[in-house]
Amino acid sequence: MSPDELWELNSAARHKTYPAGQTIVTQGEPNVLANIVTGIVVEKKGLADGREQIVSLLFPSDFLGNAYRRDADATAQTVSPVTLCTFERSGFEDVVRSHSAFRQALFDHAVAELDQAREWMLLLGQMRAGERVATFLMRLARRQSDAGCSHMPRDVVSDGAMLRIPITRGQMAAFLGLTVETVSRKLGALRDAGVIDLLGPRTVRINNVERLLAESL
Amino acid sequence: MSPDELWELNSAARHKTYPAGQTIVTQGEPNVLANIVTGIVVEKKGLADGREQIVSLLFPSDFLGNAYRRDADATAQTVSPVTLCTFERSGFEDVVRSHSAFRQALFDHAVAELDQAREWMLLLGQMRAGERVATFLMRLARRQSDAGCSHMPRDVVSDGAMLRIPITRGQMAAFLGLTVETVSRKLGALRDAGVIDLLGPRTVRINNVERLLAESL
DNA sequence: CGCTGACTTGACCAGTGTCAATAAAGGTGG
DNA sequence: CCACCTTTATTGACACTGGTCAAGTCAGCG
Repeated sequence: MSPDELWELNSAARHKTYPAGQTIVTQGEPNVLANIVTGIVVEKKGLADGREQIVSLLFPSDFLGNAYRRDADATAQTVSPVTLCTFERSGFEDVVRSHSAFRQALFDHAVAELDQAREWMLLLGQMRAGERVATFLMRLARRQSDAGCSHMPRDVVSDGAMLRIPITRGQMAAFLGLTVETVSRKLGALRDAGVIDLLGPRTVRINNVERLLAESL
Repeated sequence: MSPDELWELNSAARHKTYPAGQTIVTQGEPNVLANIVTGIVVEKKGLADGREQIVSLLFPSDFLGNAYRRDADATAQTVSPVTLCTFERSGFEDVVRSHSAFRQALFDHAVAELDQAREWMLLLGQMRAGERVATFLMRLARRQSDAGCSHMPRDVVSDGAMLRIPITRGQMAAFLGLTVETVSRKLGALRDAGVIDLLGPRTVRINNVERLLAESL
C-alpha cells in the first residue's frame, strides 16, 4: 500500500488494550475491525449448553473482524493481554471503497480464512486425537518459524526447534474438538515416544520433525 | 444486476453437463468458475490414506469456485447428474473488475461460506452423533423450504414436512464426520422415537419439528 | 427378474470422554 | 524473596459412545 493510503487508514485507527481473558466482541453483536498488534486472540462459537468450539487462533498482524458484515459470527476473546489497532467503521469503509488494492487484500484475507476453516473441518471430522495434537503442533511450529525469520524458506521446521504454545490445554481442547485430559495424554504420549520434550506446560522442543509429521498424517 | 451486466456475463458463459459421480475439479488443480443450474455437487478434502471430509454441499443456484484463487482448495464432485453454467476466467474477471455490485455479491458469497464452514466446525468439534444427524436434517429442511416458496417466512419448517435427502449415507457420514453405520443407526433411533418417518432411504417425513430441533441442540 | 450397490442391523471392541485425585505453575501479598 | 492460594496440567480408573467387522436386507436398474 502506498504511504497516502496508509495515512488515510491511520487517521481512522485507534489503539486499544485489553487484559487477558477479556471478551472483545460477542457473537451476534456489532463487529470490530482491527489489526492485532500484540497478544493472542481466539474466535469461538458456542452451543446453548456451554460447549464451545474455537474456530480461529489469531496472532499479531492478523486481522480481526469482517468488513462486509455488521455483526460478528463468533465471539472474540483475548488469551493474553492484547493491543488492538481498531478502525472506525465509516473511515475504514471509505478506504476500502476507494482503494482497490486494499479491497483485494481484504478479499484475500477472507479466502485464506475460508481455506483454514475447511482444513480444520478435515481435522475435526476425520482425524483421531493423536493426529489432531500432532497437526496442531506442526502448524504452530510452521507459523512461528515463518514469523521469526522471513528470509528462511517457508514452512520449514527443523529438529530441535523450540515451540511456545500460546494457549492453555483447555483452549487447545476447544480448538481440537477434544477434552483437556485427552490433549494432555496425547502430548504425554509424544513425549514418551521421544518425539517432543515438554520443557514446561507451554514450551515444547521438537526432537523429531519427521516423526511428528508422520503422526499428524 | 442490470440487464447489460447480465448480458456481458452471459457472453462469457457456457453450459456443461456432467454425469453422476464425476469429479469436476481436483484439489490443487486449476479452478472452475460456475453456477450450478441443476443437480448436487459436493466439495471435499482428503487425507493421504483416503479418509475424506465433505466441506460443502452445493445446490442449484449456488456458486462453485473462487474467483480470487487460481487453484481449488477442495475437490468438487457431482452427486447427481449436473448442469453447470461455467464462466471463462478472463471474461469473468472483466465483469468482476468493472461491476462493483457483482464484486460485492462475490464477496458476500465468500463470507457466507466462511460462516457456514465455522458453523460446521462447531458441529464436528462439539456435537455427538445424534445431534449431528438431527442438525443435518434441520438444515436441509430449512434450505428446501427456502427454495420451495420464497414468499414464506425463512427458516420455517412445519410438522409433516417432506424431506428429500440428496446424498447417500456414505456422503452424509463424510459430511458429518461419522461412519455410515452410525448415521444409519441415529436415523433409525429418530424413527423409533417417532420424530421422523423413513419413507425410503432418501425420503424423510418430519413428524415433530420441535423434538428434532431439541435433538439437534 | 436377477444383480449390484446402498442401506440396515447386530455383536464386539477401541478410543475418548467422564470423574476423581494429585501435582505443578503462576500470581499475590506479606 | 518466600509462602500461600488459585489456576492449570497430569495421571489413573472406569464407562460409554461410536468405530469396526460381519451378515443380511432392500431398492433401483438393466
